[in-house]
Amino acid sequence: MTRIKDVAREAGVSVATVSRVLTGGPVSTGLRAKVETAIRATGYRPNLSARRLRSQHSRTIGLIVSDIRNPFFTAVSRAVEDAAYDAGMRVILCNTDENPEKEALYLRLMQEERVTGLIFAPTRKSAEALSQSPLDFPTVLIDRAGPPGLHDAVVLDNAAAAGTLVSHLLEQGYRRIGGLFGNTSTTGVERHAGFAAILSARGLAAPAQFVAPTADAGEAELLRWLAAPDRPDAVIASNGQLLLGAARAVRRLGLSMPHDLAVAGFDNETWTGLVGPGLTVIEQPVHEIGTTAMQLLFDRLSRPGGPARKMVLSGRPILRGSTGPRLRAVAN
Amino acid sequence: MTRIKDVAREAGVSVATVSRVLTGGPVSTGLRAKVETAIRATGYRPNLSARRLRSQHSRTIGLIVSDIRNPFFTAVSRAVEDAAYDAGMRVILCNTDENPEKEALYLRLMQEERVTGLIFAPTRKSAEALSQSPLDFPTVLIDRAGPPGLHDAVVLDNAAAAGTLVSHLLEQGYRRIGGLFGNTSTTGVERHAGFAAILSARGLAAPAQFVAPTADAGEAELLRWLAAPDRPDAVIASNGQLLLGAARAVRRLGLSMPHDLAVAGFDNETWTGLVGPGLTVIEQPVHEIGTTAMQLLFDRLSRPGGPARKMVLSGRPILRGSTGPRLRAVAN
DNA sequence: GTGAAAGCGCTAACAA
DNA sequence: TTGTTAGCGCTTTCAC
Repeated sequence: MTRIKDVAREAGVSVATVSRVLTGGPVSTGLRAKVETAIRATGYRPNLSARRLRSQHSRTIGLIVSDIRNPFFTAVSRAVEDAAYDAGMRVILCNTDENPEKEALYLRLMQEERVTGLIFAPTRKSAEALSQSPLDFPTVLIDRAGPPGLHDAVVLDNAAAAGTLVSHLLEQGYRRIGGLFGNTSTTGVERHAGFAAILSARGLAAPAQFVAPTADAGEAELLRWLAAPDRPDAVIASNGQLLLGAARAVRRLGLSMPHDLAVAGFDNETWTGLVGPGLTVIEQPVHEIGTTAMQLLFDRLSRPGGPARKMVLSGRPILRGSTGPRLRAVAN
Repeated sequence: MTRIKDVAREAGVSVATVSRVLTGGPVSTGLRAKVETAIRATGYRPNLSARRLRSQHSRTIGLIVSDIRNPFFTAVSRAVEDAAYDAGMRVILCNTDENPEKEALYLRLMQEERVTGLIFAPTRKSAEALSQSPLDFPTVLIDRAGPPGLHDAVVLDNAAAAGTLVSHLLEQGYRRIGGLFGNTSTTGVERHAGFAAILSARGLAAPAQFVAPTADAGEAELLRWLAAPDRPDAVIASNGQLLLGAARAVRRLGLSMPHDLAVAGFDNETWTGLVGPGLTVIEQPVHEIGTTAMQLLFDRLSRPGGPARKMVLSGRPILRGSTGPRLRAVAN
């Protein structure tokens, strides 16, 4: 592999001059041309490890999410990566599967990579741990809240969004509204709060189940619930995976939406418009979440001392047939 | 940031001994304990850039795909990342958006990172270019074929899979079977070949459209086609995006599957079982594609000289209602 | 504007 | 088994 020294010899200049050409330093036009010719002739490519070691900055962003296969994180990560590459930075992506041990492992990796900054969707457990041992690089939390005031963050207005769905269901005539919430992140807690607040303000019960945020868990829980005496006539699923599980349960039982069960949820995934009469969802601004997180990170890098900033973005309700008006029961 | 030198001083040993503890070299139990204590006391984390520079291997895998938001690549990349982290390697992910310029850019990045190996899903254009300028690290192509015999590869048996779908449709009574194929990768070409082969063997026409591999393009093309005089009574979509577009077109026109149009496609995405009567698809072994690619890469690293190997994996047909038997038309 | 030389933090060769 | 030391490839003083 050709090194900077080879290019220097080829061009008849010092390695310092080659380095200056590479990094955009002050070089006379004549020498610059010579060096560029030599670079092409030798097929030289700078060694980024050496460059990082010497220059003492990695130009690397860490991105830790629970599972890239979750379309929410897929979209966010794509936005983060685009913004990073545009800024000449690279991204290290890690999947924790909501497993605190993996989180700890990958946080250690971030230190070893000497990342410039980190974008992190912590579980509830590690969100607490974040206040114990501060990280030695700027960190922006996404999707999930951390200890208040400690880190920059980009989150959805979860309570408001959940409240919007509940209000809509109430307007449509539903009164026995159940909620399925994820039990691993603060997101579920916040969405539950908004859900319960609206219902209790109306003097209605707010039956809720906290389950693992997977389609299987959501499907199983809803199947159980629909067979129980306290069966709801409408259900809210607090994320895309649970919503998928709910849709599967509805299909398995051969129910029709919204007559047998109204369904609403979070995350406007590609398929939500195609299932049954279309699923009512809260669309999250996934791209903005990613770009905003990068923006907060860059801001923090340029002004290290400022106060922690929390960006709260609004979800957009997309009303579809799954929450159509409730029909008065024909018999009884 | 604490360096290896600080740990050595703290432990009262040389930096070499600390390095040996870190890399699992031969160290007496007593000193090892001392060093480990010192590491904990100082909170030392090795600098990976320095380690890579010195040891001359990056322990890094490059992964270049068209778009991580495509669920096929999402799943493959998750498998690749898991396998890589298990092997103590890290992954650099790049999205080309099927744009040859980005491909060239990221291939350059791979050189600069001195990646240990590359897993690459090339466009048709760059697949050709691969034979011109060989890369200086082992490369495994996935999903799409490259120049024969040059690189290891993991691909689907595309022609057979497409043939399976066509045969199934024929058995179900359909005779005017159209195909929607992506126009940027060799995958579309191969699937078309399997599609056309079966139909022409039966003496039937094999009307095909090659379009951009996006849901929008698929939807637009199918809407146009269904309004045309040569309207098909069954359609095959050659990837998940085109299938999504087809499902949208069907919904927009208010058609019922399979009566108005039978639909089959590739990629068993989460939603395909939930739309209409369920969509018949070829499920790709996404996880195996990722792990197999990593395996080929590791094999290649340990035996650099061997012949190029191409792993051809089979898709699994999942038959659902969208390709139910064709009913004789009531009128006419 | 240019070159010589130091040194980023680490591993590996060699010596003891 | 342990320590000393060279040097990976680059950027960045510091002189000129």
